[in-house]
Parts: sequence; structure tokens; C-alpha cells
Amino acid sequence: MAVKLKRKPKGTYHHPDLQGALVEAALQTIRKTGVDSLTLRDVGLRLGVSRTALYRHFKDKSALLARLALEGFRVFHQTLQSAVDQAHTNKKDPLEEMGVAYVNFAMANQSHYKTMFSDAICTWGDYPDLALEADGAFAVLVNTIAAEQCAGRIIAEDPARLAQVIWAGVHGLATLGMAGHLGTHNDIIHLARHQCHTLFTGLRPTPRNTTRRAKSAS
Amino acid sequence: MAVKLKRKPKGTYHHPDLQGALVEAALQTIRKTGVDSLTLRDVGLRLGVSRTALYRHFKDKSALLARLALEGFRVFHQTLQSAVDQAHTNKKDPLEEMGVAYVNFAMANQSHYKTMFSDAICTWGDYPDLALEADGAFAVLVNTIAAEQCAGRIIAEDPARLAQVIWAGVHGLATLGMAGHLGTHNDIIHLARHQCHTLFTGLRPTPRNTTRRAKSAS
DNA sequence: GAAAGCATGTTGACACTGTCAACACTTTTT
DNA sequence: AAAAAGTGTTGACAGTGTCAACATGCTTTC
Repeated sequence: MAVKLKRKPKGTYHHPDLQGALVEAALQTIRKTGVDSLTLRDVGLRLGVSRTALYRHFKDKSALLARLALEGFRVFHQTLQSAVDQAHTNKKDPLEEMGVAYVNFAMANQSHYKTMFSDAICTWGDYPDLALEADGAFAVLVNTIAAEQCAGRIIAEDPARLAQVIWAGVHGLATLGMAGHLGTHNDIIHLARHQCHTLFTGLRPTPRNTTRRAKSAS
Repeated sequence: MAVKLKRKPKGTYHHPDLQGALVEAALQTIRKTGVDSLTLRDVGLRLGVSRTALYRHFKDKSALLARLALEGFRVFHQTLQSAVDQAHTNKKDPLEEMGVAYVNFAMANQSHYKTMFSDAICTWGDYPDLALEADGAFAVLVNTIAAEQCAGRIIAEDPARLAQVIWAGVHGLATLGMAGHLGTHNDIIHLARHQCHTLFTGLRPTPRNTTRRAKSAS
């Protein structure tokens, strides 16, 4: 009440790296209270900055979310890749380990994962760099499938197509798991292993499988 | 501006079945413009009724969404069941047909499906009748699995667990498909068939599969 | 059949949100 | 040093869900 501060205490008018700080603050918020309750005003005030300061760095709220998603895909990419690498050094099934790592990431970073697949961003086409980063993460899956195919451990179908099938499987586990429909985190991890195991058994090259008929879209 | 109508034209004060009309109007809206852009005011005005009339029939917006979800699960239940029935009469794989029907329903009723799994409802525990209806739909899957097990076409594991794995698979296809990440409706249907086929191949009883070790949650 | 009581619909208001235009301050460029 | 561009602030607006207070109609009771 006393004195009405004129703008700012001086010297702090310009934030050294507001853009990064905004992303960080937004991440903290969604981690604590979920994506849906993320408000631009809050992320601003949390940094001692005005509610609209954000608009100098992001076109709108969707752009901020897209940025959060991008960061998410970055670490997601690394997580998947290192799961594959570790599987190789430990003589484990790389695809199964990756599947487990996928679901584990989603469950451990629920808000972030939800943001990455939020409807508010949905059409990745509006954010080319986001699409690129997402493609990068997806490529880990495709490449690993291709490698397994070369090793003869998996049927030789279009790797991208197989990747979509596997992706859908773990993504489904992740979303249902986050919604609380599949039990505890531990339950879900075991389900992931189960699912991957089943899929890869079904994809194993056998006389029966190698003669799959090609389906034509009617 | 002319004359300020005193309340209502008379006689139409009480709607014959506002509750049902609200649900119907809300359904039309989400079908046209999506769940996220559903506004209570709009659904009211669409019926020539005030913006808050809704509150005499639903506790809040979530309750309305829960009701929409409930209706969704009702027809979803029927859809799945009739897919199984038709598969039986046509000598097709009931589980595969159900999987395809699942994904097809989601793609054909995207907003409704999204509502059924919306985060705003998420904890079905808050809406017991919703949980009941959802369980009913899920039971179709579990029962079909159990039947296939009895027929010896599928490995004899906990049917509920297998159901979760399959559910996750088709749910993942549905959500990724709706987000536009898997191509056209037709592509997705084919993916669904592919996925189900692979899963059931992996679940087929063979000397290799029948000796699965039981995993203990550490 | 009138009166009381309850269910249902309406209005006004509130807090909260994203977003924009206009302004203030700072840094960089000329 | 002046101009221009970049960055942060304030005030305002429309839109949202929700509630309290009120208006109206239906139902039950005497």
C-alpha cells in the first residue's frame, strides 16, 4: 500500500535468460500440478515477472507447450537410446528394454508425457522443430527394429509399420496407466514387459509367419 | 432492445426432458467442434435455455462429461459385443474382430471416445455408474479371451491381465490415430488388424509359450 | 380448490483465464 | 547522441465455470 513501486527495483528490468527460465518454471509447475492447471500468469509470477512478459518469447500458450514438449522429446530420445545401448551390453532384448523404458518414462514424467501428446499441440506440423525431435525419438524404435530384422530375430516387414504397432502398444499402456486404469507403476512395467514379449513372440520368424498375405485397402 | 421480455414466453418455462436434451445437445456440440471447446453456456443457449439451467441436472461440468462418457460406454459395449457375435457367425477370429471394432469406434467417434477417457473424469471412482458401464465394456474383452482360452486358441494366463495388454494395444492405436500420427482411418484399421494378429500369434499355445515363468513384483 | 413446499429455470455477479494494445525501460545500432 | 529495436509492464477485454438470490411452475396436502 505504502509506496507504489514505479515498475521495477532497477537493474532487474531485463532478465538474463527469461526464455529458459520460463520453460523451467513451466516444467516445475506442470510437474507439481499437472498440465491442465498450467496458467501463464502463474509461470510469470513465479519468476517475479509480469503475466504477459511471456509473449515476448512465445507466440501464445500453445507455443510454450510445444517448447515443453520439444524438451520432453529430447530427453525421451536419450532415454530410449540408452535403454537400447544398455540392452546390448547386457545381452538383453533391445526392443523389450526399450518398451519398458518407454512406459517407465511416461509413468515417471506423467505431466511431461501428457504435454508431448497434448491435443493443444496435436498437429506437430505447426511446430516443425517439435516434429523433428519427435521423429528423432521414433527413429530409435525404427532403427532398433531394422537391426533386429537384420539379425533375423524379427519378421521382415516394413519396419516403420512394425514400429507403429509397437509404439501404439506402449503408448496405450502409458496413457491407460497414467489414467490409473492399470494398477501401480510396478504393475504397468510388468505389463509392458509382458506386452513386448508377446508382440515379439508373434513377430518371430517361423514358417507360419513368413508367409503373411499382404492386405489391400479395399 | 425494444421490449425486455419478462423471463419467458410462457408455457415453455419447464422443459419436458431437459436432462436428456442437454446430453443430446452436448453430444452434438462435441461431435462438431470437439470436447475441448464444449462450453456450458453454449449447450444451454442451443436449447433456448439459460446458461446455468444445467446446474439443476448436473453438479458441474465434469458431471456432464461423465454422463456423456457413460452414454459412450453404453454404445461402445454394444459395438464390441456385436463385433464378437458377428465374428462367431462368420467364423472369424472374435478377438481380432473386436480389436478392429474397438479402433473403428474410436476413429468414428473421436470426440466421444476422448471424452470417455478424458482427464477431467479420469478417476472413474467419482462416478460409480460410469465405472460400472466401463467395466461392462471391458468384460466383453475379458470374456472373449476366456472363451478363446477354453477353446485352446490362446495361452492360459490370467484373462484380466491379457485383456489389459490387448486393451492397451488398441487404445494406443486409437489415441495415436486420433492425433493424426498413424495416417488415415483406413491405415489405422489395418494397423489394428496387424497388431491383433501379431499379439494373438504371440499368445498362441506352443511348447515354447506354455512354459512362461511367473513374474513376481519385486 | 387454495396454500404450502419443492423442483426447475433465470439473472447478476465473481474470480479466473488467454490475449492484445499502449506504454516504459533497456540495449543495440547508426 | 539519436534512433531503432528488443524486452517488460499495465490496463483492458471477452470468454469461462460457478454460485447466490430470485422467479416461476408443478405437486402435494389440508
